[in-house]
Amino acid sequence: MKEYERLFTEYLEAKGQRLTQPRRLILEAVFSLHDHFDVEQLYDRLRIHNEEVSRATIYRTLPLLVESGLIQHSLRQADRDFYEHILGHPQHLHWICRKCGTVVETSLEMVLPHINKVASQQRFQIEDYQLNLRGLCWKCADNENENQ
Amino acid sequence: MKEYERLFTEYLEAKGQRLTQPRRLILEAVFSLHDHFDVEQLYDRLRIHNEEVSRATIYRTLPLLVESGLIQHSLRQADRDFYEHILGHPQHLHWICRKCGTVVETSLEMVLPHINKVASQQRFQIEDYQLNLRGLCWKCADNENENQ
DNA sequence: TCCTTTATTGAGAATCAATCTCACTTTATT
DNA sequence: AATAAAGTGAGATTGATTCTCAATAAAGGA
Repeated sequence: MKEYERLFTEYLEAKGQRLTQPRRLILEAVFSLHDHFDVEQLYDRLRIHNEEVSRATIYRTLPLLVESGLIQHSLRQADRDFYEHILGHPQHLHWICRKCGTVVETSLEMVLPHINKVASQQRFQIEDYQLNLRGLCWKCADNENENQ
Repeated sequence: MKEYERLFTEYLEAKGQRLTQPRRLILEAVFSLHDHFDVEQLYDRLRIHNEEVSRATIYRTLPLLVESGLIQHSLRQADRDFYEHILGHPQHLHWICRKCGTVVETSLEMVLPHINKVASQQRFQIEDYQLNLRGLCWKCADNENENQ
């Protein structure tokens, strides 16, 4: 059994809940996507593989995955919530271009110790890291200057 | 004339736009609030002072203030966008409790040099800093443990 | 001051992601 | 198999945000 399956099962059982077929399909899809995803992308992914699950169930399952620590809600773009799985993935900064929508990730290594220190000072239990810098990537910045 | 008024006027004029009465009222209200605010809070604030401006105008003006660099869209909470004015306010981290909704700010001083270095390396023009840590504050964490 | 042009506003309609409802279906247990 | 509890799907609902469009305000010239 894959680790994320074991962890999710444990999380659910601790709450008296079950790892059902739809939840298993969602879990697998989430870990098959190696990038940020939103509900629509997840829904499409499942449909393509003939594993249709209703949107309602996806919307209900994502918070469970967040609470279990397997994924996090890491950014919001174009009026949608985006998630990513975090099991074994180091935290990172997101650089989001407001024009072309590209999301670049960079390491958080240099910054994490400071954040963790502040967290423990105020006894804050971090669940999601939403460390996003929004602005213009160099390509779009160059284009803006050209068109002036 | 206050500096933010001068800056906003300059920004608007450069785009062939005008500092109208509703925009001036919104600008003043934004700088009278010394905390994060959303559209509803701004709207209420204006009404209380008998300076009613339509929600539509508020929604249209906020992006102008963001683009002019006077405010930033710094967090999203309870399905609402929150802004804060940044003129003269150093950037900071937000610690958001998912349970009680409290938002604590801490200094970014230790982290900003790293972020700026990465930004210049990839020639990314930062417009908004959305550096948010979500989780449980110590009070809510204690409560959760009690109720188990 | 009046006129013309262009930007702006307000009110309400429209949009759309996310949530909720509820009858039906699974799952686990006896 | 029977029962009880958890879970699901379809569609309705919600609510923040955006859009539309007729009416209004601002700026500059005559």
